[in-house]
Amino acid sequence: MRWEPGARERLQAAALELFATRGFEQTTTAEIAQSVGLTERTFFRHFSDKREVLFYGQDQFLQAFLGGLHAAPPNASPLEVVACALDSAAAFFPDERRPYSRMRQSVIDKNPALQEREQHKFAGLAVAVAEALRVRGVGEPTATLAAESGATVFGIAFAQWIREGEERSLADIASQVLHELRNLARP
Amino acid sequence: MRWEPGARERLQAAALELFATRGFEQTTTAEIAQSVGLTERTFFRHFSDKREVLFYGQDQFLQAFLGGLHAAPPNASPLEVVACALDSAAAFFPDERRPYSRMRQSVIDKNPALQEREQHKFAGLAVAVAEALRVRGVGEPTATLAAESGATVFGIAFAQWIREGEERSLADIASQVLHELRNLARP
DNA sequence: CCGGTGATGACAGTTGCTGTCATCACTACT
DNA sequence: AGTAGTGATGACAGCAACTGTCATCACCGG
Repeated sequence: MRWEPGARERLQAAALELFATRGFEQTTTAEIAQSVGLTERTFFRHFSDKREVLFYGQDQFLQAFLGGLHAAPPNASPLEVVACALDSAAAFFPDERRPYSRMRQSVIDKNPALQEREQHKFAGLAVAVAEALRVRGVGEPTATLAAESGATVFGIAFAQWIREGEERSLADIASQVLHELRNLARP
Repeated sequence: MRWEPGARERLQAAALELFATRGFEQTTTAEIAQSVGLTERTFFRHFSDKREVLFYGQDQFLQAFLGGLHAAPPNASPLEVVACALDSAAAFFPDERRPYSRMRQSVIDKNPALQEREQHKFAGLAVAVAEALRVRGVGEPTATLAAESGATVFGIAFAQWIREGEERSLADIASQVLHELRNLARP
């Protein structure tokens, strides 16, 4: 072979490594590429921009979310459907993945540009979930409301799951946060 | 005077104009600056980056949100507090502002980079509201949950307010959306 | 009249990102 | 075997976003 396979994965690993040590802005796309024996041009063939190297592959996560959604019973309320989606999504983050997620998140938390991208991905997730709910017959604005609430619950649960010393599974935390959301509406 | 006053406002107006006609990416920061008789360097002295020219000044909006929050009765539930904040925020968008908001939003809706920035600002709003709720004695994750829900409700209401043919005031729409959120938790 | 201040211009430089063409292993078809 | 693709890459030029630095010049207070 002329080139090693798995260029994309090598670039992602190298990027995370460099971002964690030197910082995001202090790391050049050319450096990332060269650190795995590729050129900058090739980096941009795999990722649409510098930030995307940390977010590529989130489609699987979205599919998990949507998968749980389709598995929900037909007569379930919107929030119950979201609960199913949450369970399914949480399954994509087993405890083994916690250290990696922590490292990744610490990089994102240090850089506003990366936070923007993360929030954008979350917003995209909410849009997809809302569309799926509408297909199930949920009307507006309830569909969007339920979808965004689901994304919010997941976000809060994930942040807690990442915290140092946290031992519960993501699914457990998410279900508790969802319970808190229910309480919010009827004090 | 050597230079005309109000450089920042002139830049913002010119930028919106150009973005609306040529598109965001097809407009150069140098073009914006030159169109009001300034240089590119001066543009970046007023705005931290190209996108920010559309978002500068949102602090007032955030202050409105937080102001309504402080005006809420001391024994109000988190969601009632958020309702107050929503009312106060809606007051910053009187009906006269609808055409301008529509134009601005149409520019943002056409560009992912601008959507990212908008979502980032919303997230910042939610963080500030959550902090204010915590100061009021609301615990986690309820504070963040209520804050993000408030931001979501505002976002949905604003999108509806902007819609062609919509006649209701933003405050009216927001209160209806908030009512839908309450319904979500008890089917 | 004079020194400080503040908004600006001029200019060079870095970096993210794109367009374009060449290269070279591998594959499939003849 | 030969030959024509195909796909991932390198090489290189170029644009636009953004930054650092120094000079300029109206204005303001003493």
